[in-house]
Amino acid sequence: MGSEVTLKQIAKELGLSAMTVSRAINNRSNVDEKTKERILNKAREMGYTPNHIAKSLVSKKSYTIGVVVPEIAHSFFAEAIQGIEEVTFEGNYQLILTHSAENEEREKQALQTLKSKRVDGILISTAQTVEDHSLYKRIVESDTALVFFDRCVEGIGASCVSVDDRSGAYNITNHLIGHGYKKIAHLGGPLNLKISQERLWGYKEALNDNGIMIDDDLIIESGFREKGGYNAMDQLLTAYQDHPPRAVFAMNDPVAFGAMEAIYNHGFSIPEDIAIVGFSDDIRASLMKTPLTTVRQPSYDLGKRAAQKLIKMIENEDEPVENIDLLTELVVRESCGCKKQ
Amino acid sequence: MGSEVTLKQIAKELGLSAMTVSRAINNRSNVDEKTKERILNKAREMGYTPNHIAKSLVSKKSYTIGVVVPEIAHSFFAEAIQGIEEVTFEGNYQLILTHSAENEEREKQALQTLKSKRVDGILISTAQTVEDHSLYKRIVESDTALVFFDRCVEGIGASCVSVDDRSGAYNITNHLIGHGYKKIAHLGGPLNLKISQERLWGYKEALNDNGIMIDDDLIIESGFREKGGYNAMDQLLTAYQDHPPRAVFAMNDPVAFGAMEAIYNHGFSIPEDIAIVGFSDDIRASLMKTPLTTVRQPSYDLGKRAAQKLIKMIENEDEPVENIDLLTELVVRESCGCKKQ
DNA sequence: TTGTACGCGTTATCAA
DNA sequence: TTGATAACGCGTACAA
Repeated sequence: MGSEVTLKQIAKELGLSAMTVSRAINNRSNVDEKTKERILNKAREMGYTPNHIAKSLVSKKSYTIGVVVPEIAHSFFAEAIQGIEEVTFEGNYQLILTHSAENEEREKQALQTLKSKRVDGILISTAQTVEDHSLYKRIVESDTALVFFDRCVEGIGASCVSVDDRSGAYNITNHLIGHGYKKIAHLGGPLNLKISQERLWGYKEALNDNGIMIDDDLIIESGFREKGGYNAMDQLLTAYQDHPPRAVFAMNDPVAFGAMEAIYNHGFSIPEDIAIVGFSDDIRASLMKTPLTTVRQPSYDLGKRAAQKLIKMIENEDEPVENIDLLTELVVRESCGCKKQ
Repeated sequence: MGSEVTLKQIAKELGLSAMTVSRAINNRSNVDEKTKERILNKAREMGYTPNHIAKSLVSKKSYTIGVVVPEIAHSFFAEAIQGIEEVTFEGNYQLILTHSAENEEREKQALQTLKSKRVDGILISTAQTVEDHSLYKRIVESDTALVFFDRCVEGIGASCVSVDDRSGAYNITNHLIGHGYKKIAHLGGPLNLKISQERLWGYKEALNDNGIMIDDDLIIESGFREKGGYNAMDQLLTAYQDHPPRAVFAMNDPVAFGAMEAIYNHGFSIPEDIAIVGFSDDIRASLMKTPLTTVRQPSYDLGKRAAQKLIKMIENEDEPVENIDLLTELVVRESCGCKKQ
């Protein structure tokens, strides 16, 4: 930081009081036009930059919001962050970025630091491992606005902006069924996470609504990554050697990529033998040998919406708590064998 | 921000002075053990969180660093940011993230805001269009540490952490030459940026060292994006209709992607008619119809190194200005037609 | 060991 | 229209 020009210094140079200088610089009405001009010129000449820290101390407002994400470099979060930055920039807020690395302890520390910095509000997508929600509660009860996005914690009175995982899963499963597939497997994530539950639910509902029996043996836990997808699919194809599933709904694109690999290795082709679809519209999805049908999540918009909601909560006392679910979009490519020609 | 507990309030509750409470909380030696314990208990009970804003005002140190990037969601920058966050977290600094959207005016505004927030230092990767370096100079001359990363501005006395663009460009051009190509075009970035200069230099040096004449007509400015790559390549192929270059070195992968499109549109095949290589190892590079030979940049490490350098400059008066170049790695794929079988 | 006075840069308030 | 004073929350320097 070091020694910057202050209002007082400008005042001294001009033989005025700091207060008058302050008024001129903040463009208040009650300053003589000529004095104002003198002040502004001198300020420019001296290279004055207002000190937000001092302002914050007196105004009790930092125009800063804190963001906590599990991973910055995941394209989904990177895009959401860009959306957030877009909105905060518009609203003249700054953004303090922290990342939890999916680690509860680190997340706590980040939140604590954000409180110390007296951020006006916090946007958070929780780490996978977090079990203790008391800190979130304390924040909600304090004066700091809190909005969850993507990975939300329910029942503590905070707003939540996320994608509608269930309807996305429902739609894509339904799409598979609509093209005549009946034996449809699901590669899913760990069930303690809402996101996994919701996608599984959507899958099951679609089967149900179409009168297809749910076969639990066709539901395999794969985690979130390629390797897990490969293993789960490999296991499935080994178990169902002679009568493999006709289609697969993977809980996300990386899992689908891994599963595709396993399908090829078992000598099947996509989509002729086995159709497969994913979720998230990873940047690689369209570039696969057989481009992947998937569900696009509005990551950028999600960030924007979350930031907008947060700023509203900051600036408006009685902005209501609400859950905002953004709709997903089905992206049909070749891997499901149901593309219109 | 709102009304948080203060030292004074704790002091009042306990019948002590604010100063004693301050000492206890900052774990100074000169406090009675018992008093200290009483204070710490009371502080916990009242939910005290130190006010960094007030601390900063008196200490003239914000423990905050500002980051300015052209795009957050570009995987290269997202990874670099993650590296930066890793280091700042370790060093107990927070990170204010801004993005310029490649826009000079917006970058200026971001820098101005960062100054107002009295950040201890700034990490910046400049926007493409920036021509006026006076603001950078003013920052360097002020007390705010400044470190450029990836896209640097030279000659203003700021440190720069980047990949060794020249050797990377040299190596990949050399690789092309080693496979018999002689007529090699270059699609380059704006020459006011070091990154563009260096890659051009590496290209020229490789030609020189192999006794190939440099043909300035084969060097076209393309900018940093797909569209610019498409246009530049299109222009080149139109000009050299009957005798197109045998190979192309694009200054980065997106430019290469655009150029590939143009090559196809002109009816040429890759690499049989025209070989092409890029720079940066974008996540899509390996997934193109013809996978792209490119240069891998250590983005995460680059962020870390830049942040480390910045923190050193902040904490150590006479930390020298230096250029740090990280080595790149050649990634050979099909698009250069020189893959070992 | 504990307390008092003062200052960090700014603004609100009241007085001139 | 302008200025003096106090306050925001904390830490330094000194005194008790």
